[in-house]
Amino acid sequence: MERDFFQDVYEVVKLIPYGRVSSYGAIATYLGAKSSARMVGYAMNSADKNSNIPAHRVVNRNGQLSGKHAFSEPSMAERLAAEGILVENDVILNFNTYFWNPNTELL
DNA sequence: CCCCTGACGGGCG
DNA sequence: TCGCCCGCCAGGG
Repeated sequence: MERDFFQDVYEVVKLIPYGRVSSYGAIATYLGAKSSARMVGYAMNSADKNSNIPAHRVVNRNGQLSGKHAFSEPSMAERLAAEGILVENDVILNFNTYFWNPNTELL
């Protein structure tokens, strides 16, 4: 059955626990499209309109807030800080501590 | 219909 | 270690 890739991305993003973050690449890999990390970012870009998806919990593999420009107040960094995740210079501090990898934490 | 621009990331020199 | 290139592919001009 044909599943819409963007839809699948949204499903996974919704599973990211409060106070944790994931990356575009990890999600793409989990969906079996490891070279389409970019499409995950693209999906987030068109998704943040709907407030149901915690798009602020998705960053790049270095913990950089590459998508901050898509958020209005509160900023992406503020949203993360509200969950206990500190950001400095657009980079998440102690990234690996909060990183949630669907490939290993999800079945 | 062609061209360009990305919320990415691995590979290679 | 650092930077450039390339695959990916949806939307807009």
